[in-house]
Amino acid sequence: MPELPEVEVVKNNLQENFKDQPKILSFEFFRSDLRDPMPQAQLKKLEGARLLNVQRRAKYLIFETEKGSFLSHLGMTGVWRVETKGVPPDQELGIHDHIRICFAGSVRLTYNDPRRFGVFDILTDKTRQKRLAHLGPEPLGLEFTGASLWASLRGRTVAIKVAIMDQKIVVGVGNIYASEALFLAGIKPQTKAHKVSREKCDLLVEKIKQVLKQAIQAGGSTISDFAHTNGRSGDFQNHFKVYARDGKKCLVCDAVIKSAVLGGRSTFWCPGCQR
DNA sequence: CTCCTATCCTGCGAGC
DNA sequence: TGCTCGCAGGATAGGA
Repeated sequence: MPELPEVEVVKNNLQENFKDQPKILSFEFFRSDLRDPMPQAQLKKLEGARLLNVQRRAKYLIFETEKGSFLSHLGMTGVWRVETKGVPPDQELGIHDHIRICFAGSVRLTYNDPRRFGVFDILTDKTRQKRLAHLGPEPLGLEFTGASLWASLRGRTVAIKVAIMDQKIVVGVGNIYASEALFLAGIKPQTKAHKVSREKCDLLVEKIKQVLKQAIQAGGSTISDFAHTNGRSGDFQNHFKVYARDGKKCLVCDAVIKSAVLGGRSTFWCPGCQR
């Protein structure tokens, strides 16, 4: 579900909701594992610390407290819900609510994740190495350029669409935005990565940045699960040019949008616009 | 190294 | 109506 724009929107929601840096009163766990076991005892040591900030790296949310940091990855179906005094005061747990963090001021954060592909982990030198060390550049950062992309595609024979979803090449681009960015850049997704010219790399980088920024502006894309921390949906799903539009006409050239499986993932492109 | 497939898990829609 | 099948936004392990 969540790619970079969706995680960025959640990060912004959390920053807004927790800008007064409330004290963490408790972590509650309603099961022991998501994708991996959760280090409950270590996380509970952060109780009593104030939440200083929430950052994003790749598709991870990083919560910084006075006593240390922890991170959350939403996997496919993870949602953080902010619950305040007024709204649902002591709402029953939902069937897939797995974690609850209670804060001073009667605010709490509840994590719901039906498929449990998410991650919730303490951030130490060791887990930083495991979770974050191998990650490539941020797509919206200055270090992600046509030159850097072109260099990292050398020797890579996989499809360009598979390559830009590789977190070592660039982070945050998932299945939706990979198809959308390649459409905007006029590159056929099946093109072998090392065959994409230097000039096309410049254009592709520009379009990746563009589509991610537009999606953030629109509050992300909601297909079925993604939600803001207040439960609202994103809007960018209404602006897809090719994703899930197979069989429909291209909005630019009237050709029929095609689909195929690349690297095990559904891929969409316009045979008229993308060569 | 790189590439490719299977796998974790639940829910939902299509098709029968 | 109710069942089965295939697929879904991610990421990794393991084998070729």
